[in-house]
Amino acid sequence: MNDIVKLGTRRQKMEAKERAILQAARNELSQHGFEGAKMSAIACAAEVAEGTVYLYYRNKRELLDAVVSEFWQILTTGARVVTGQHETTLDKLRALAEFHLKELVKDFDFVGFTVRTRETGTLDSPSLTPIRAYVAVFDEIFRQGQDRGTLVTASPLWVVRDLFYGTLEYASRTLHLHQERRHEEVVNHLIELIQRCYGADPSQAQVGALEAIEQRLQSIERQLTNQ
Amino acid sequence: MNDIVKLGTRRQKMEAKERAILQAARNELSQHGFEGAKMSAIACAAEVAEGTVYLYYRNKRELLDAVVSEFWQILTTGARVVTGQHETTLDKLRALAEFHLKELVKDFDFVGFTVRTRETGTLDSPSLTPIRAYVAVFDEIFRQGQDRGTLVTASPLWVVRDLFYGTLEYASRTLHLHQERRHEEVVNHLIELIQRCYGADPSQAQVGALEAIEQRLQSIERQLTNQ
DNA sequence: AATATAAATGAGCCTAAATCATTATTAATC
DNA sequence: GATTAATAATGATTTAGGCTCATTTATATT
Repeated sequence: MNDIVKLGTRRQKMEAKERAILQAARNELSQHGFEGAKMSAIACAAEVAEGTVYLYYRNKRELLDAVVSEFWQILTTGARVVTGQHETTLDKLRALAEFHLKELVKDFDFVGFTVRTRETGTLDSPSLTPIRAYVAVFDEIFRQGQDRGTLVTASPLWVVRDLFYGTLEYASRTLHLHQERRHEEVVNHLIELIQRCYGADPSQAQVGALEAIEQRLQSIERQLTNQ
Repeated sequence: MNDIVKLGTRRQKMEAKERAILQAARNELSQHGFEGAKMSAIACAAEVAEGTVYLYYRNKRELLDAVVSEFWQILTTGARVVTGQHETTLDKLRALAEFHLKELVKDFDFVGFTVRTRETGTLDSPSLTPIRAYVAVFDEIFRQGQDRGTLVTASPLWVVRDLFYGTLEYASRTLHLHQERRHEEVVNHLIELIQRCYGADPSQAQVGALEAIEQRLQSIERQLTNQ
């Protein structure tokens, strides 16, 4: 047998096993929560011995952190795809907001776990990285909007992003609890607000309108004076 | 001995013991987190036997839920006091926002526990009640603003409140992580935004003024043309 | 003082995470 | 293909901490 093939199959087997464990952990986690998730059940579902799990993940926390990380990574990819399908900053923001609410209400459990992860995490804790990557998608759009001149704000970018992201995160919770409430209301409201407060056009338009009026007034005054 | 005095002292002793346990649990929780908190350590700190704790609280979760509930109750009282010191809706909102950020950045750990509590909680879970009571303070102010005509919005009230509260909650997290960031920026930005988007006066006045001016201009222009 | 009732205790039980000596599998060498 | 080395997997065992309950202690009543 070829060395590479041999190594390949071996590595492949291990990778398949790791994926199985991760998948089993994901199911167990979303079904039973953090405390309720049992390592034995995960091992059983992944069809490995309990000790085997510990060859792939140091302990329960690390395994469940990996599950949460994977969740945010998938979310980040999805967010990139969705925003890539739009041109203007506002369209991108709207698409991102809709995507965020849809996904987080669906897989709501993971939001809680994330916050719990944060709980113990410090500024540079590795478990925060995937969430950072997700929030970075928001940042990029805001920055792009600023560069293009679509968005104008006196406040630092993080303040605006915190408003946008924080609103969505909390809304995903209330939407999860009150299932009669509609996503669209949140998204429409938020986008309109962004447009009104940071959109370059409206205020410009007002300023422009005022200037136009000033011109017309002066013209009229001149006419009147000449008479 | 008097019956009442006897009963009183007995009840008082028990109440003191319960307070000691709750206080010990609070310390343990904020020092070691949810998983890290040990019932034995709590019992030890409260100077009771481990079994005694279970006479006052059914289990670990219930005890730590009680700690979190107490935290939100204290927060609610504080919020009421602070907002009571102001007259206008915007002043109340500003004071509330400042209070919220200050308190939650200080006792940050409890936010995480709260979300965890939510995690398992359903719509009517009793552990949600104290947080509801806190959020109700926000609602009241918004409603009052609407009644007074200070705030105007086409969206349902909960959408606006979710924006305000969600922004603050998320901001308290990022402020906790990035300690160089300043509360004031968040509060100023948020209040200005509320004022701009929901404040009855400015936008209405501007739009109204522009329309009025347009009318007068057209009238004058017609007169001039007719001449 | 005797008795009844309520509160407190902590040794021991039980579940579930984590370990590690042993076994099985794969790769390398002759 | 047999032998050896290295790596992966196993599951019985250890460990830790939440929780229970038979027993003891404290308080109230008669």
